[in-house]
Amino acid sequence: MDIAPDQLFHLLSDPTRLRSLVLLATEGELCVCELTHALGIIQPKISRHLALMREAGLIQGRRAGQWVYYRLHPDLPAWARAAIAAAVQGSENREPHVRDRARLAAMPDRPANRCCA
Amino acid sequence: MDIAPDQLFHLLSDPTRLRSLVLLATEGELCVCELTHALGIIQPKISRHLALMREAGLIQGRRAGQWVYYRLHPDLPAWARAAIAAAVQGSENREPHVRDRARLAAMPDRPANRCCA
DNA sequence: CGATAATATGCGCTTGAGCATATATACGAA
DNA sequence: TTCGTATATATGCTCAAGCGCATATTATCG
Repeated sequence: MDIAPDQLFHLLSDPTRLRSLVLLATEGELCVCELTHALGIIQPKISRHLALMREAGLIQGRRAGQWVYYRLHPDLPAWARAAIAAAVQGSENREPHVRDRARLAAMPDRPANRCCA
Repeated sequence: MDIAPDQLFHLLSDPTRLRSLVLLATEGELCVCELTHALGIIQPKISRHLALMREAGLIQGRRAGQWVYYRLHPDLPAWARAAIAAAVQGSENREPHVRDRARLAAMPDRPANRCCA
């Protein structure tokens, strides 16, 4: 996993990717349908951006039956984690991130993923 | 100065801007001709990217006679400074940043700016 | 076998990088 | 003061990258 700073920042520069990544960083692990619901964005768009981040080694996908769960890649270098932490901090009290978190928390029928990891 | 995270990361995603900003962050203050020399990039290109960062409130220009000196904007929020620090750390031992620093240090006839601030 | 979820792909369109060029401003010498 | 030089900024243009949507395909579970 040797991502260049330019590339990381380019991935963080798109609202859809940033919103997804901030949620992943704070929630730990989420499936695509949860992200789709939380962001209010159609599935193909979410999938495309997740694929970009996965191919760059930013996130990792884990298939569990019907769903694929994404999380931050465990082998990210320290500076990349620091940059992501800064992104989380900068998004804390800002729209649309606040709304994203609220919608995720209010999502009905969330796959009970956290209980069987 | 209320820059959105997306915007900051977009500014950091271009190699010319990132290289300039990393140098500014480590050197404190540099004029356009020093950046042009250190990066080996033509002046209009440097100027355009500096203007973009200045308009976004990322950096600040100070005119001193013939030269304009740029530095990080003093009012940047903490999360933005953290992101920039991460960028510096991630660029530390990576090309072309190493070469940039070397060329800046070897630049002849540098305007003696640091002695009269 | 039907329904749901994820991925892949093709296409239009916007954004923005890069270059060439023109203009403005400031300094120094005559 | 005035001219010449050097530096910075502004603008018009072309071209490539990539976002967004529609659609098709694949895979999984009940």
